[in-house]
Amino acid sequence: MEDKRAKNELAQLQDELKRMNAENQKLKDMLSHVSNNYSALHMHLVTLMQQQQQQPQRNRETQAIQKSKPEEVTPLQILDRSRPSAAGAEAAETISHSSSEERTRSGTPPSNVEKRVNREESPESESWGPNCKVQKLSSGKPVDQSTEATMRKARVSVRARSEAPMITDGCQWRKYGQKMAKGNPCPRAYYRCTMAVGCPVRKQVQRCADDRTILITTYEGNHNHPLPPAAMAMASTTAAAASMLLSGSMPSADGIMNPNLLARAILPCSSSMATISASAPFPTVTLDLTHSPNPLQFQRPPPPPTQFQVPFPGQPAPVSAPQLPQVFGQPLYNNNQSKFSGLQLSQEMGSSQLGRQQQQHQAPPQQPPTLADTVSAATAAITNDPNFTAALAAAISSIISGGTHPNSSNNNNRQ
DNA sequence: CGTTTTTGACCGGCGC
DNA sequence: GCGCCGGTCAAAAACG
Ligand SMILES: [Zn+2]
Repeated sequence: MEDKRAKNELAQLQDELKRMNAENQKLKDMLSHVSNNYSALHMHLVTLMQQQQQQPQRNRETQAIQKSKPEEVTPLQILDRSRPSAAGAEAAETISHSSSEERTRSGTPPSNVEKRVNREESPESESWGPNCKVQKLSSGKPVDQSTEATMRKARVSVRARSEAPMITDGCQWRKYGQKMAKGNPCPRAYYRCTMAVGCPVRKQVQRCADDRTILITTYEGNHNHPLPPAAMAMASTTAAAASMLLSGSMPSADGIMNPNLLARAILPCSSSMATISASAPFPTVTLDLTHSPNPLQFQRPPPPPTQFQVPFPGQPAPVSAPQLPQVFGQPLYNNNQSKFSGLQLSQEMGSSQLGRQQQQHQAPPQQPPTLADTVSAATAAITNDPNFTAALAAAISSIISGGTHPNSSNNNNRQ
C-alpha cells in the first residue's frame, strides 16, 4: 500500500523532472536564439551607420529612425524598396523582376523553359526554373535594376554557435535539398523562404567542418513580403550587409576599408579582424558571430581557398568607443555578450573579380582615411541620443518577446 | 488532408 | 566530350 503510494510519488517526481529538463532545454534554446538575434541586431545597427555615413546628406534619416516604431518599419526596410501591403507580395514580385524579364508564370509558357519541362509534361512548371534563366540573362545584360540581379548574386553568410540544427531567424523555410559538401563530413541543407509565394530568398545551412558547434547559414536574396518582427533582425541585417557588399563601396581598397570600419565600430572591446578571402564564385559577406574562445580563427586558412587576413594598419588593438556596447548591453541580459561579442565581417569575392568589376559601380565615393573618425563620431552622436537608444531598446525587446513568448505563436522552430 | 522532408535524378558550369 | 560539383527538382514518404 504504502509502497504503492511511494511509487506513485516517485513517478510523479520523475515526470516533473522530465518536464523541467525539457523546459530547461527550451530555455537554453531561447537564450541562444536571443543571443543570436542580439548579435544580428548589433550588426545591423553598425551596418546602418555605415551606410548612413556613406551618404552624409541623409543625415535626417537618423530622425526617421528615431521616430519610426522599430517594430513596424526598420530603416533598412525603407532603404530597400519593400512595399507594405500583404497583397503586395504579388506586386512586389512584378516589381522585382520588372523590366528585364517576362514573368513566365501564370499562363505565359515561355519557350525558354523548355528544358526543365522536359522532365515533366505539365507546362505548369512556373516560378523557379525560369528564374534561374533570368539570372543568367540579367547578368548578360548589365543595365537592368542592379538590385534584383545583383542581390541574387550576393550572399551573406552568418556564422554562429548553435546546437540547434538550424538557427531560428523568424522566417519559415522549406527544405528543398541536401548535399554532402566536399571537404566536409557534414551535409549542407538548402532552404527557401515560404512566408510568401515566390519569395526569392534562399539559405543554406551547414555545420562548420572543424568546429561543429558553429553553424554557417548563408542567405541569398531579399524577401518580397513583410516580415514579422522576429524575422526582421536577420533579414535586415543580411540585406544591409549584402547591399553594402555590392553597393559601390565594396571595390578594392574600399572593400577592405568597410569591414575595417565595421570591425572597429562594433567591437571596441574585443579583438576583431576583417578577413578578406579570395576565391568565391560570387561576392559574399561573412558575418561572424562566433566568439571563438581560442585564437583559432586567426589561423583559419584550413579550407583550400586562399584566404588572407587583412590586418588593418594601426588598428590591431581594441578601440575606444565604449558607448556602443553599453547601449546594447544594458537592455539585454547584462553583458551576456561574452558569448557573442566577437563579430567579424569579412568579404569574399571571386579571385577573378578581385581585380576587375570594381570600378563598375559609379561614383566611387573615395573614402578618405578620416572615415573612421566620421564613423565613430556618428556613432557617438547616435548613441548619445536618448531617443535613439530608446527606440533601439524597444526594438530589441520586441524581438526578444517575439522570439520567446510562447503565446506569440512563432516561438520555436519546428523539428 | 495539406504541408514539409527525404532523396535520387537531373541540370548547367567549369576544368580537363 | 567527360566527369566533377554546386544546386535544384520532384516523387514519395513523413508529418501533424
Ligand atoms: Zn521571404
